[in-house]
Amino acid sequence: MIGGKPPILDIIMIDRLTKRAEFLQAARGKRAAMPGLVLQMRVRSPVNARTSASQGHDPDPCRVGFTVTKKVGNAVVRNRAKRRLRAAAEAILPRYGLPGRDYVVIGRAGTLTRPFALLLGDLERALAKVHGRTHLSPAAISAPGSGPGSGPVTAESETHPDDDRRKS
RNA sequence: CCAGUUGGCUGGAUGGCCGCUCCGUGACGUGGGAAGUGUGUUGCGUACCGCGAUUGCGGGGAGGAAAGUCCGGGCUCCAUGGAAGCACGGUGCCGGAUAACGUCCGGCGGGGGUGACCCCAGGGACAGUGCCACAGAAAGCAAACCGCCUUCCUUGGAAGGUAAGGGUGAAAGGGUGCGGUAAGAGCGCACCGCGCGGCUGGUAACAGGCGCGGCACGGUAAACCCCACCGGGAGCAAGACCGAAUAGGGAUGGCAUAUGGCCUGUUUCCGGGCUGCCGUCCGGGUUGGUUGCACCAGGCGUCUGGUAACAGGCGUCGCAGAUGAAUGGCCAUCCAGCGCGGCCGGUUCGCCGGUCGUGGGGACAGAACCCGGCUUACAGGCCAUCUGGCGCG
RNA sequence: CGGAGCGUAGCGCAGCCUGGUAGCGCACUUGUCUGGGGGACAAGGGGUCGUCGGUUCAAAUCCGGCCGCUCCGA
Repeated sequence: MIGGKPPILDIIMIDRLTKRAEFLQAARGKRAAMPGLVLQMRVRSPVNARTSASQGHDPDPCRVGFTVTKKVGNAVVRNRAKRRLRAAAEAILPRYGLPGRDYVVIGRAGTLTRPFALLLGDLERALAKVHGRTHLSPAAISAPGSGPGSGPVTAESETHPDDDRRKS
């Protein structure tokens, strides 16, 4: 069905959440709280996925949004917290995110003061928690599932999860 | 050298890895497509014009307050015959600057400071009304509680005079001195204050003499108010355009017509409620998208006019455009500055400077249509200016 | 973005317009009534009036500037 793709689909397409309704729907899903952040996740239904990707290249992307409330601080503090969370998500989600999911990362007071390495660890463990099982490779999770875009993922990538991601 | 005053500038630097957005330009893909070309026809397709979760290169990318939203404008829509008035709101010494302002500049007056300098909503209280608690005898066309003085009379009181003294109060109806008096008093005089008139200087606010008055005219207008001037309302979420699904409106064509159709009380009986169906077109319109949207009261340099705010001439530059909201994330080194400890030097014994080690580490803060201001926040650093004090020559 | 309002005792509110004394209810403390509790009654304590300036003789009140909160419209 999606034959014209690049041969190795190792990177998951990542979209951004932009609508308030999408954030509200994600808030009803699973959540995991860590010292540096709070993660919410919602599994989109296939009907929504098909309509949202009408023009699209990837019919079922992984999407992420960021929220920092006014309680954390003023505008400078909130924006910096969002940038750190965005940088962390760009580092983690291509490896551990799942297609067809909406993630919302919520900043809290510790987001700014926490060392970046620990923040990455927080996001990793939060993803494992909302995925509901001990951490597996993304190929091993998405292959038996109904993920249409990641079907022909090579099975040998699970043994070396941190090899070169961008083999272009 | 120390302590201050005023004005202005600045708001960490360099490098590495990984990113975001906009503009330009090429490649690639894709759509249209002059010319050209093929053909019986559909076509192929250069220049060119679009589009892009693709990609290369080049360039731009937060602030002095971007903040608070307290004023003033531009711009947009709505309302509106003109003018004046009323109501409401705002402003309030004088002159100037400005598109305008509650802003700025220069003066004046008052207050503070040894001084440089700073602060002031700073019109009108004989247009009117109101208020001035408590205390106090008395608080608003003044007034006699104590006291002082005179007279009368039985040691104590009565009548009268008196605002110098006591006491109350935020404020007691000019102040100080001399004279004067029974004691006193603007009762008289000098100076100061106040009021009125006129003169001189100044565009004016106002200032300085002069003459007269003989003290009456307290405060409060950020109390009502009076006077002068200004103000139509809303705001880029303004406004314009495109516009899917669903629901509803209008026009029109066809079909169906009631013993019908749909919903409902679980079904029947028996009841209740609602009602034409399909197609086409039109207009409104929510999520959303495009636009408005970045070249203008513009920055910098210089000259001229002006005390200045500012204005004019010439030259030069192009300077953010995001929209769950970009302008960054991580790391290393360095430089200012800070704390602690050691050493050296100076000292007005408060401290200051230099150097070494170590710790920790960048202030306030993020454009949202755009400008001019105000206000508020801010680690520090730099430059200039003037004042006061001390020391030396 | 625009508009409106609020901040007073531990809590909920008056007082502000018209400036001089900060009050009400619940709660708290003490006492009495009761064998005790509850309850009633009586007495009492407790407030930088959000904050910083200004006007005034005098400010919770009037006028500005900040801080915090709530509501409304699109």
